[in-house]
Amino acid sequence: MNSKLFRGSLDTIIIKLLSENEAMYGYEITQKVKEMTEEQFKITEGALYPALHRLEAKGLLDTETKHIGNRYRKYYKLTEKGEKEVSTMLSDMAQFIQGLQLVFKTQPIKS
Amino acid sequence: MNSKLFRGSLDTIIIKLLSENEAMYGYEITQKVKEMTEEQFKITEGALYPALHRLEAKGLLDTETKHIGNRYRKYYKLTEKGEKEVSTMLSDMAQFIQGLQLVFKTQPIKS
DNA sequence: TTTTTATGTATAATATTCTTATGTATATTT
DNA sequence: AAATATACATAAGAATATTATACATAAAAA
Repeated sequence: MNSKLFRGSLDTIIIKLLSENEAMYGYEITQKVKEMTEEQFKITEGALYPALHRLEAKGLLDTETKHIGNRYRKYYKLTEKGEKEVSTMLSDMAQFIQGLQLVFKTQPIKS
Repeated sequence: MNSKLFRGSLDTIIIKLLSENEAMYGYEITQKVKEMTEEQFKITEGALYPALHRLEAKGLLDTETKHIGNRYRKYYKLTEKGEKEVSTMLSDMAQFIQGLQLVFKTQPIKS
């Protein structure tokens, strides 16, 4: 897919996943999104890690590092502040999707 | 709406409108999109005009200037090359919208 | 009649975010 | 043994947006 379209949605995707999962690490997020979208959204590390760091710097995410054997994983979870912003971000996204549907008159998926 | 989400979709929106209308001028595009999306998408001039110029530079659009009284308007229309890219861009967009729906499980609009 | 709002195009400085490439390292599969 | 998957990270550069500014005419409102 043309990944240019994807621009601007990454933060909201991360926040959405973390609102449904207690804690996730970066690589897990990329795999989960790939799986959910049937291979359509492929998040690159160059986009993901800076995004996670930005969200952390904004105070929306906290981290916890865990050692698995000789390696480490950095788990991210929503802060209280992050939790509070979830509903706004999701309704902005819902509006955005609806706007795109209005412009492009796509057939919605069956729910 | 959070206009950050909007990033990346502008070119495709312009191309879509021009595929349905023989020729349009910049201001007309902003108004049409605002109307179609029930005020949700507000394209700023600072985003629009550079985008139109880029698409022209890429050979996807041609322009025609018309004088209306003491003023001028610059009409944009798809080139042959532009016409050829419409279907790809629209199917990329359809996939993108579907991907967003899969991640966010939004309620579709009634068609 | 003066002021505000709408119509209309354009650019420049700055900010943001993405792509692409690179780096490092362990674990697992072939 | 080599290739692939897992895992995090950053830097240079590209692309595109925001915000402000500029100029100008037309129409509507005060």
